[in-house]
Amino acid sequence: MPKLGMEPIRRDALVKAAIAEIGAAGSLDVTMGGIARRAGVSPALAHHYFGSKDALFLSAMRHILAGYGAAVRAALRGQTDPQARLRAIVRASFDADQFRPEVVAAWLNFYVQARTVPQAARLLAIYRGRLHSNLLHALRPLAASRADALAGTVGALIDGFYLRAGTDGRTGGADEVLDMVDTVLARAR
Amino acid sequence: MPKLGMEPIRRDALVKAAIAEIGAAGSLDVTMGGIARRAGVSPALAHHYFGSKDALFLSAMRHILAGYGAAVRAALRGQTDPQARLRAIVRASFDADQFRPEVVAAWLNFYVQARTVPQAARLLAIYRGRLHSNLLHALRPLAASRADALAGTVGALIDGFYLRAGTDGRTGGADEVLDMVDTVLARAR
Amino acid sequence: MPKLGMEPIRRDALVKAAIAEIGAAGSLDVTMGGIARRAGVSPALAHHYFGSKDALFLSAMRHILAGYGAAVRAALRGQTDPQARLRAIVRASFDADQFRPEVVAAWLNFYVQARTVPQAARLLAIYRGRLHSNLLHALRPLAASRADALAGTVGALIDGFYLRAGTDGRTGGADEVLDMVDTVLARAR
Amino acid sequence: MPKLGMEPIRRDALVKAAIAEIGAAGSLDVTMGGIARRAGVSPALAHHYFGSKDALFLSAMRHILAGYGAAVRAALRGQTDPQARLRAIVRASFDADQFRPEVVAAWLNFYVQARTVPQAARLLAIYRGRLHSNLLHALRPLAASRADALAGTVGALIDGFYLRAGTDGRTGGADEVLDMVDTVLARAR
DNA sequence: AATGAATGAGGATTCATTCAT
DNA sequence: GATGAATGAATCCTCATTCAT
Repeated sequence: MPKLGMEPIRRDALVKAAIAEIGAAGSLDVTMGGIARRAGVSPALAHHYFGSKDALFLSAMRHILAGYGAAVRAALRGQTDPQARLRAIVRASFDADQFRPEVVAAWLNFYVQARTVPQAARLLAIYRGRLHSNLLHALRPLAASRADALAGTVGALIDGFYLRAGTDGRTGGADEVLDMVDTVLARAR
Repeated sequence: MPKLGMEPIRRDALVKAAIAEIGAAGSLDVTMGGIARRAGVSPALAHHYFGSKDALFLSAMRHILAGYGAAVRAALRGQTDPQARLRAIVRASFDADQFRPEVVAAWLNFYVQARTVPQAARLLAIYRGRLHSNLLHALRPLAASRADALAGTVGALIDGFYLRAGTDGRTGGADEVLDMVDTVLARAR
Repeated sequence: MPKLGMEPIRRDALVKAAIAEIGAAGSLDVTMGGIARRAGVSPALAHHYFGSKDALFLSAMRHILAGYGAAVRAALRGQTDPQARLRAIVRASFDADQFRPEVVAAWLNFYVQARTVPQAARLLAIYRGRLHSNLLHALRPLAASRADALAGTVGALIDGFYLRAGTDGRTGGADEVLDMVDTVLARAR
Repeated sequence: MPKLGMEPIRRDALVKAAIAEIGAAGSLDVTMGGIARRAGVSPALAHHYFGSKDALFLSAMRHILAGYGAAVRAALRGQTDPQARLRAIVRASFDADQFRPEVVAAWLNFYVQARTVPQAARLLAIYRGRLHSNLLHALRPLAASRADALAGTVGALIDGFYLRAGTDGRTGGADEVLDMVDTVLARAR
């Protein structure tokens, strides 16, 4: 029973199904068929709307990136104090939402994709650029000269904990990271 | 003309070919055929010696893990001062050798494998356990109560920089990490 | 905003789009989607009006056949002398219009179709019958007993030059053919 | 029960199966699966040996071209008189062997392929070049100045009869062609 | 010790076609 | 009159893996 205006609904369902499928498989070996089945449509429809598996993956990446970006923006809203802003960014990055198994698994996928699909690399670079710029902004008042290096380190740390969460099964670790960042900041001040 | 004692030679060649192939592809999409060709043998031989693709990957993982372990042990040899030991571990971890593109790519592969192949997860856990234990050993005299958390953080940091190296193309960053570790240690003291 | 009497307009547009698409692809690998897009309508509409791809192709064939038939009739109009009639037929057959790339490509398509789709074979047979009859009519006064064989030969020659035009890229050759026909006729007389 | 030296046997079987399949289908819609089944092997093997459907088709084309070339060479062997040589070429071209349904069907296929696959076009051009050169050689002593045009005409005639044989179902016509060529030659002399 | 031969299973992708609106 | 939505069926192709030699 075809209806009008299904496109955005299907696209959304497929993107979410792709993320879920990656999460469930715990790996990159997911098929268009599996994703489509999970979304309740035929594989052909997935191609109809996305054109290719890579394109669907890319959209999934964008979806997750957007979610993360929104979380960070929400956390920053109203915060003016550099310290508070920094903590907000870190907290948002380690929010339970970002550590949901399927999200972590999707990230892992994207990391791998980024080595092959140029556009994935571009997206990843954009995300990292924004994170870096956010961190830099918050860190400059706190650790002037070392701000840039520190921002890079914090970024790497976030990625590192993601990776461990993705391969360990433990979702925890956020607290330790915050402590560590605190330590560095305390020292840098 | 078959020769005697070819087995270890072939195994070694195949393991190295697997790592090289992963590095060259910059991705996980490598085939047994490609690996075998690179090693100068038939795909059938790869199976003959390793039984399966997963097993070959596992062996490749062990090879890299062993290399890293040896580098750490070598760096630790003769060092008794906790500070020096800690720095030795970190330095060994960020040695240029560990950042060779194919090594980083292989690591990425293993991370992914670890989500699917139990034995890969076990190997990864062992490596992390050893690293953690090494770090803990060195950190306990330096930051008694926080040693455990710190060890975890440093481990995650190492992984994070690996990941970035694998997805950015930049191999640098080691220096910043050392700085950061220094900072933490200075503060922790 | 649907209009009245759209049917003939759409049918014509689709038939022409089919021919153009075949010409552009330079091959038979054209899709209903491509044809419909070129005609500015949805694939569903093409089916609505033609029922199937084969039927659309058939209509395209008829379109081209009709064009050729009209050209021949126009050329014959007013000609009474057998010689003149023969030359008119041949000239019409090798008119630049019939050698337009998309027309030649469409013919090629029809030849292939004729081996599979019975109705295409029938159409082709009808066209050949008419051509043969026309040639025969003109040739009988010129070469009584051999008229039938000659008509067949000239028909094959026309097809042969079509084929070469379709596969060579050269559209020329018409002149040589006329020469040849002249030669045969001169001799036959 | 794998044996050694199967490659040439399989290649040959597959090429022949491809030609037969095209002939049986009477069309270009043949699948690798169908060809492989006819050759008694798996589709995967066809890919193993030929790499792609196009490549297999190309090999089939070469096979037929080679057969035709050999037939012409055999017919020319020992003939020195221009007249005789010309007739030999034409006879070889219209030999029953070349009019076997599957051969004609394969030719049709190649004509279509030639519009898309560059290498097919090249092969076709080579075949035509050779035919033209052979005809030219024989015609020059017989019809000096018009030899070139005549050679082109005869070539087109051959193709035309092929085409008709492929779409009519009639395999005959060879005799009429010889007559016609005779006529032209008689006149040209 | 080593490999050519061979395949089964699976996966991405395409496309004509249908149908409710 | 026209189309967006949707799919089933088919096809090419890849690859890990097996086995007889």
